[in-house]
Amino acid sequence: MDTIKRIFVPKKLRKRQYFLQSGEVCKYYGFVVKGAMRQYSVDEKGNEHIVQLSIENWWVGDRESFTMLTPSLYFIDAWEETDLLTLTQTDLSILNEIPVFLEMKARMDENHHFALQKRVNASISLSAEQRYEALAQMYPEFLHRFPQHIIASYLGITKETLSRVRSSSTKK
Amino acid sequence: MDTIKRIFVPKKLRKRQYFLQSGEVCKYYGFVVKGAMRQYSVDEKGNEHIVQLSIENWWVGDRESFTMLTPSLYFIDAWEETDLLTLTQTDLSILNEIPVFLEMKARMDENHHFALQKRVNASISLSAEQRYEALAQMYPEFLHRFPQHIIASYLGITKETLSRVRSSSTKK
DNA sequence: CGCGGGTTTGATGATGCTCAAGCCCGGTGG
DNA sequence: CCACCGGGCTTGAGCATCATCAAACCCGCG
Repeated sequence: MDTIKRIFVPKKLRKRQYFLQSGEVCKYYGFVVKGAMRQYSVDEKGNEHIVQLSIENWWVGDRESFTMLTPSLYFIDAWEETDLLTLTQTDLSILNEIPVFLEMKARMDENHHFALQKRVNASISLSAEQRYEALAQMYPEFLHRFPQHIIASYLGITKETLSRVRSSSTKK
Repeated sequence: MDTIKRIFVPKKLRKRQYFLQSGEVCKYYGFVVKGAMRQYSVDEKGNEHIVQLSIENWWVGDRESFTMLTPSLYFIDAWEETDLLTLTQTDLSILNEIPVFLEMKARMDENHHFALQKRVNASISLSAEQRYEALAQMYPEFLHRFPQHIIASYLGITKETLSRVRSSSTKK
């Protein structure tokens, strides 16, 4: 417990402040103590595509860039003012010596894995409306924490389509 | 090495034979020695949606069902005649005692994680044609091992659309 | 009061789906 | 050896879904 406390470095981010920018290597991984963050890619037309939303008790960072030390394809920034606990790759290898931490990490990874799998399945098998319903079911907090244009991007649709989906589904 | 050899149970599947059916708990996880398998969900109209294709040296199984012991949403069957090495959840906990195995597993999980993340990003940010190009780039073997209607389903499009995408992109 | 971010609405158009038909080709049985 | 069959692939016409672009609206805040 002592080692854990010693290793994590607190970090405060203001609204809209970047935690990672595309092209950089992701040197820090963060645990969200308070706040809300988003991870997204930007296409050639400048559109943002949200690949991940993180709120309290979630991890944030580009896992691939972090472990492979490759330049990231993604941007990560704070949507709300956010408190993080951050660590570096070398910090992580220290923590990996602690069995209980390793196990906890494995379980968290597993959960994240399940979530990604479900999202892949949703994206190839469900319509825009069904995907929205599924999100509202699985992560209802998101709908309060993030504006609709972000939710829409997370779902892979435009804000206009989401607006119409919502108005037609409340009618039922 | 001895323990590893003792634990894995070889299994042979014929073409189209099920490894897992929706509603069952996934009791076995498999390593593909030779062959090709697919994992898919089936919607209410009876359409299959491919969430995962596995060939030599890949793992196969529904991770969520396997670890949580919950009924699976997916079917898994052999597309070609396939040789597997299988293990159960209890077998796995034995292997987890072996540090080198644990590390290997962590690395494989990580790679799978990266792949899922990329697929999510592709599904929300790319067109059908771009997704096909990306797949052809990343896993060219798939195009030879699986018929087009399966590739199409993996990409989240219909076989007709894939056919048109291909014919228009070879013209260029 | 006016500004800015977020949301809604409408008209139009592109992308991809559905349904139906025909083709290609390897395999099977007469 | 040929006829037929079935799975996979292609093509076409019409249609549904969703994107785009533009305008207006809403509302909290300086």
